Amino acid sequence: MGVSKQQAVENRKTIVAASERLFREHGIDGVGLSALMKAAGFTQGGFYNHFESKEALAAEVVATAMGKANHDLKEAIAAPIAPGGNRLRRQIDYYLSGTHCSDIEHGCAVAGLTADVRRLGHEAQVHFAKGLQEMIDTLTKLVAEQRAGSGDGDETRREAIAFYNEMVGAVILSRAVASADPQLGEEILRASQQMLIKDFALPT
Amino acid sequence: MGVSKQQAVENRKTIVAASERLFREHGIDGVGLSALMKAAGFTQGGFYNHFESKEALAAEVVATAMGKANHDLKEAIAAPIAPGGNRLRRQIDYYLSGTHCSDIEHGCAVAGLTADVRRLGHEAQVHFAKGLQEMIDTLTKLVAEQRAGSGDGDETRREAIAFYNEMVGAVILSRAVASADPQLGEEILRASQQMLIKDFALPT
DNA sequence: TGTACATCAGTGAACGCGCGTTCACTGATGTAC
DNA sequence: TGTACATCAGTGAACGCGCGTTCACTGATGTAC
Repeated sequence: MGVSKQQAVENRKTIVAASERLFREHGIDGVGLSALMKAAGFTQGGFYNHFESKEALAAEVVATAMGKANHDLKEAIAAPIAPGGNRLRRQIDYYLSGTHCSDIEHGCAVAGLTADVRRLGHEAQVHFAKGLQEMIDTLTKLVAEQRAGSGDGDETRREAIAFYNEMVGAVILSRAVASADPQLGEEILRASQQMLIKDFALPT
Repeated sequence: MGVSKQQAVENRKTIVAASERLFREHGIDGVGLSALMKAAGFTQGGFYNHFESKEALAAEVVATAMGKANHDLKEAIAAPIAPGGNRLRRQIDYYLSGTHCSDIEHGCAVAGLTADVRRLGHEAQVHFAKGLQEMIDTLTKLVAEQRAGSGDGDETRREAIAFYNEMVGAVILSRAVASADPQLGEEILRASQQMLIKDFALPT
């Protein structure tokens, strides 16, 4: 059709973004290339102008999603807090909210992709692991700020990882039962929210 | 081929068991009926003598897996402990062990199926939610035993749910990075293990 | 107890379908002169 | 600046393949008499 180089780069980004949404919702095996391209506004044949294979697209989706997730997390943490507010508390409330949990397409990439990463190619797994490392580093700083000096670095990092394990587990378990037993889904989120508030001695 | 009714029932169980292994490993979309039947030792055509559809099989797999998981958990908890040992501690150590984490086919059904349940049919989701409720009830008793009287019932249940969220999250995250960054995978497990031991004031 | 027949788990080939991938073609963009 | 040509993103049809499902057939099991 004839398209400028700049436009082609834009189109590629559109495909990656559409793919991320659909992969999260249906899994990588649950959506075909024709559906991906259609969601991005193109026909199936053009796919291989941009990517070597579906697996290569998946790797790029994971890399992009983790990059964005890390960026968003840093921005959310850096945002000014209301007087008397608490950054860690704000992050917990957001992450364990029904809104975040039900919006799989736009929510946290880690919670949305974790379970599928195991079945993707090596490149995608490496991107995911790197992204997760960065996320843990950021969360360690957030926890350190909360602990304000008490406890050594190793202990703080451990705390950050355990904190993240709990939040991700809560969101995944909650999502798994959200349709069949919404009350249990909500209870799962509230339980971790309250426990984390208690564990970190946050203002209630 | 002509097979006794008793044998047919056995064969059906074999198919369900083989399917559970393969579903956990590859996801329901990642394995076809011919592979499932072959793994059970049969040819593809006989499938529909036992199940109405692949979705119906998935529902039965979830129900069976959750039933077995609940049974195993109750048995593990009831097992006698060594002098000076602790039931909760034993459960944590087992669940967050590298052995349990790397053996997806035989490990905890919840950690193995959770992420896929969202994309299964309604019946499978209901079985999963019921199974999870039962599991939470059992864990609540285990936590209550540990707390020995302190704290009310609601608080104990909340604690049990949060405890489970953390363990499941740790296993799923650890598995996601196990191949690309095994060191991080191990660190994730140990972080939650140490934090849970600390939170529950368990003997070290 | 023996015989004749119905049942139905299992076989293996076939069905239409959508998958990931390939390909010849198009035409505006970008480049060389 | 204008013209001729190469590039390459996008189209749409086609490829082989494995999917979930169907079906005619088989023969030992189970049942009726």
